Amino acid sequence: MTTESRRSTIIEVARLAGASKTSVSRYFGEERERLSPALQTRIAQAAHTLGYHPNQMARGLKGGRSKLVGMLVADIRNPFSVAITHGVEQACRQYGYSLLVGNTDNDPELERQHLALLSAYQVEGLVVNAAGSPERELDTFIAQGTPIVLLDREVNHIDAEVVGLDNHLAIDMALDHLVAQGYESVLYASEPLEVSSTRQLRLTRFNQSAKQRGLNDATLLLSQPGDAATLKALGSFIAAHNQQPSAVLCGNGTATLAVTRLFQQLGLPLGKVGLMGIDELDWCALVPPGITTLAQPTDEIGKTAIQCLMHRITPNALSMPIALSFAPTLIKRGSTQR
Amino acid sequence: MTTESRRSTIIEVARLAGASKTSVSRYFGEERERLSPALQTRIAQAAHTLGYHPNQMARGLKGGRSKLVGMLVADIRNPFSVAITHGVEQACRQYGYSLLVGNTDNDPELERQHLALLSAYQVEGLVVNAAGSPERELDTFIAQGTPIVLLDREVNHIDAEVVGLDNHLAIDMALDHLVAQGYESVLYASEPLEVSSTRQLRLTRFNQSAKQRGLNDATLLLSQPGDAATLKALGSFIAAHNQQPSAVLCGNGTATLAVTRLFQQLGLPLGKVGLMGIDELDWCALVPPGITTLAQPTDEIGKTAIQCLMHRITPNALSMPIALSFAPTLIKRGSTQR
DNA sequence: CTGTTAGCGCGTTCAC
DNA sequence: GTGAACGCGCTAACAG
Repeated sequence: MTTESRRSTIIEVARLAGASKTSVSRYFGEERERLSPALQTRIAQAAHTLGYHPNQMARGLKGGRSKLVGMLVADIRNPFSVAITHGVEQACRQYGYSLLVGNTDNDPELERQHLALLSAYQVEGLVVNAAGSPERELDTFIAQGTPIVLLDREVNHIDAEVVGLDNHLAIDMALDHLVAQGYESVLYASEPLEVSSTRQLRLTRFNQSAKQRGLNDATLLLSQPGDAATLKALGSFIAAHNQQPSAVLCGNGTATLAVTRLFQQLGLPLGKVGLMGIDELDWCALVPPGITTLAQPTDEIGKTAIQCLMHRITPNALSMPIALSFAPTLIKRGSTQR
Repeated sequence: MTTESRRSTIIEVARLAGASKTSVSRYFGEERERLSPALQTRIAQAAHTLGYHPNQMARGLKGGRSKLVGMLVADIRNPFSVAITHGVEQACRQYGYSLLVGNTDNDPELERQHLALLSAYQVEGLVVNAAGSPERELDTFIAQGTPIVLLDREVNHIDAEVVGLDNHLAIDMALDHLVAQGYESVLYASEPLEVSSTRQLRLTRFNQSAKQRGLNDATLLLSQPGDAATLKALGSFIAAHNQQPSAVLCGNGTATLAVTRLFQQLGLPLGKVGLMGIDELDWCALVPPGITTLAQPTDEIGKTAIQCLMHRITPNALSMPIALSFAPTLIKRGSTQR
């Protein structure tokens, strides 16, 4: 026979402590100070023996204070996204908020669904790493006064802070490094552009900067990473430029993974043919002679996003972070050593 | 000037549709059928033009139906955990639930905090990949009638289903493979044992099974993966057994990563010295000549955990999954080819 | 400093 | 089929 003991309520605590609901509420709210020490201990004891915890649902109902932050992640299986999420969650906890994460698998429809859910749970703020352009839905949040921060990717017509990597700087750093190492033609490998403003931004910058530096440049779109066409495209690029030292620059971690596989299939010698990627991954040091990367400060990005959000939630209490756009760190390895 | 339009309530919809609260409530609940077709369309329209979505907070308040499932993850940065979480989240959505994830970074204290939070949000069920032994907290949930499912790791004295890999089978499969490949002494590398029942289970089984097969066995505890002592321990093992073919078996993905690094530092030739790991990782195919692994069916594990949970939440509606313990898949690569 | 009184948005009886 | 009234657990006025 189980003791299906319901969770205890504020009333029971009040009764046991010989106090009123309000006092108990104050004790667990921001106004504990204003209670006499005696009352405080009585309430503390009562709450403890009853195993009482305030019901956040009920709390949220009254003041709209759900103490929940919503987050949309485009691809939770991407280690970069995980690292960011980790930072975001830590920061939330630090501010007394919990994080409701929705993974969209880069699917705009799923994204819409998640947004509806987050709205239903009355999240007080939203961190969005968008997969599509859910302008309508986001506008709804904005209209309700729910602040939004964009992570890594912009969304058309949505006027919100964008926190993430300084993409121009990143591309330039990469090219500078490749030039310094003596590569003369560079292929830029990217995942499909449509869903991500960042992918577009990086590619555009690549085209500009490569030309400025007098490099031969080309682009490889990884629409279906495993297919023969992609393999052939890479092969042709290498063949076409076999007079000059050439390299491949990968737009993100997933691209780096895909291209490294291609290199192995083609038997390309890492280093002789350069390889470099944006995003640092666990294994980049392990594939001989090591893959050169630009590491993003993921924790910092996550923390900044939340700081930004908290500033909008409680404007007076918290200041706006100074920088929203971060420099990567170059990690040199053998793959860019000719 | 912004239109700080509050989110609309059920009352407003009712008014606009010329109906009563109850009818609107029914429309969004399980009883849409019982409304006249005319009323249904009126409500649908009204709700649409107002952009109305039921407030889950308010909903949860009444019947305790928060439509929330809580999940505790020991280490969100472990790709294996991410893969499982992904499966869990998908399954939740499928059943109409949202997932509130808490990452504990293998810290029992953080774990306690998260549990309190999840309780405060009235989760209807709990999926726990435990870091410590939060028996007290979990018992509270059980006493309240909140079902719990354990993922990958057991918790002392907690009587709940455990969903995960068939650890005995996995170890035996690994050893069988190593024996078949002609290795005669095997070192088992594991992360610290205290926090995880699975780590203990696997090690124990390893010791038994290795002896049964007449292997020379030893253990390497990766307490501080980067330190000199660990490196030396591995070196000595290899040196001590340089008469016979020897191999290292890694207890999980993190261990595989750490040991692969050690191999490189020591300049050990993969294959000649065998290497094999539990958990399949993106890069295992990329480190020449490829690292042999046992892949876990992560999606299936996640889905099963939720199916199990849903069965406990609504016992009559859903059946219990048949198997809770899953076989891994052997992926042969060069690292176990002498 | 403390208690009293109203709701928050919704689901749920129970009547019509 | 439909609607009125009550209460979920809590916080926010407003007293005292």
